[in-house]
Amino acid sequence: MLKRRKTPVEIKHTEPHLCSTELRLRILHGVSFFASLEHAQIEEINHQFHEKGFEPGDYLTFAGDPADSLFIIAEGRVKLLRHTTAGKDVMLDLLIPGEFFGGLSTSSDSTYLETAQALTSVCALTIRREAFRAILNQYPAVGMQVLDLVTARLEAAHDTIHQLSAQTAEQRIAATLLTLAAKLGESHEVGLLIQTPLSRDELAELTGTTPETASRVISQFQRDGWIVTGRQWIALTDPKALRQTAEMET
Amino acid sequence: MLKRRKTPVEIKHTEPHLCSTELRLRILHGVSFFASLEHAQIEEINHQFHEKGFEPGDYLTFAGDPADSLFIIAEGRVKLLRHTTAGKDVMLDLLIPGEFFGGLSTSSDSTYLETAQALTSVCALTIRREAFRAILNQYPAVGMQVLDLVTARLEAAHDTIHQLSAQTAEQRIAATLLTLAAKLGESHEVGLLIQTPLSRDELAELTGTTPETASRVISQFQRDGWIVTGRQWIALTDPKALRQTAEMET
DNA sequence: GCAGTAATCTGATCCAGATCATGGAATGAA
DNA sequence: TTCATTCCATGATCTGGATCAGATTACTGC
Repeated sequence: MLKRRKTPVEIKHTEPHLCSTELRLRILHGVSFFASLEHAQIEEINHQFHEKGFEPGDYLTFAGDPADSLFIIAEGRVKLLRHTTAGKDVMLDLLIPGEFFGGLSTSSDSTYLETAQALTSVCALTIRREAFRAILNQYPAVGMQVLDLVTARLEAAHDTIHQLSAQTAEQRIAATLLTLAAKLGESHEVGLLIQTPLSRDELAELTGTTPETASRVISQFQRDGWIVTGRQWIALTDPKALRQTAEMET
Repeated sequence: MLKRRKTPVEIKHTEPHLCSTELRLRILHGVSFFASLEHAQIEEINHQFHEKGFEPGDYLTFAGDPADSLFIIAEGRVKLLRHTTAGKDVMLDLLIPGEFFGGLSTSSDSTYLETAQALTSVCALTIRREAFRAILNQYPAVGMQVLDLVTARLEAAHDTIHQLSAQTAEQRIAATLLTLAAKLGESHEVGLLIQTPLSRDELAELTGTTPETASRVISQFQRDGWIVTGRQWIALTDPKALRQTAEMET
């Protein structure tokens, strides 16, 4: 067997309080749905946000807790999941800086429906639900951007439903790898590297299978020469072949 | 075996052009996200909508077609679905009057991602994408309502993903029956009647199983005395038992 | 380095549900 | 009424992937 290289994913041990005040403006400027605002307006808004740091494994929100805030990820990776009575988690989304979650609508229940767990060190900006809605009221263009983002997430969720209903585990895993690579991939000498510590367990939670099945499929893809993997990382060397597998007739 | 009663679901053969101009204002007034507008404002907006009638089986939109309009259901039932290479459709949602779909975001591709098919006679109001966005810009309160609706649909989609990933066919069918009953159920002498022609095929598309499995589970529920069914209709007589099944430990 | 730990791989078995096949019952058309 | 069509029920078989059980291997802390 080929000698495997060392992990190309560096786990950054960012300080959880990286989210210093000096960086907040820069972060808010970077958030896509504030793109339409002037610098002065963002400074204004800035005062309504609070920053919070989290360590890997920490819960940003926990399903069932009272929901009064919206979170914007400033730094790090967060998984959004639902728990199962049997203890098996289902990952619904993997959030990256600039994305938000949490108490958004007024109509929804006053508790979080989903758990958000830090995968890395995370810095998040939080804002009270009412304050955020006030911003949306004041700046319709921001509301429009937020609507676009939620709509895109709805489409993505529909995609997942389609996959779960009609495709094999192998196809779902291939499709998921491509989606992840598109979202957070990074060119690397070994291939398109999925720049997030991602275990087989997590891949299984994300694709609706078991860790064993995920491992078997990943092994097969590796034997086929389509990917290179190690502990907690995966790099795609032949995305085209994966695409073909994902879209294969069942 | 017990003699079953005739179908309690009347298939209304509404004229497709029911959607007469005189009714449009009433319909627009009834749509939840225009609730915040004055009568005069709705009259103004009214001019930008066009009405279209459809027969059962007709496609309102077809996945892949150029998307330039948003649809609001005024009358009838519409299923939102994605096609599979193998011909097996996956139903993503079942829309009732007041709900919308179609070209919403500016950022999305210019083609419809999903097919919308009439289950009954349908009357829909359509509006050009840009015109709708202009309305959102002009009336932030409307945008907020729309955002709430899309957010609620995202939550519902997450629920479906959770179910598909972690629950048995029996549990998903029980949960789906309850959801449908909550959305479009109607009290009836035989129980809480799901007031939509719903075949085993469609129930299967909606729950990610096969018609055979749907039929078997429905038969079992009937033997248990939890539901009463016939051709194209189902009435819940013991929602509590269904709830318990749906939430059972796996 | 080296040992310990946690992630990963792989084999063996089992089962929920898909698939294939067929008979029966409700509805609609002539 | 009678036929034809469509929908529904149900039996028999098969299989993808879950589950159970270890064996390996990559990384971590000392």
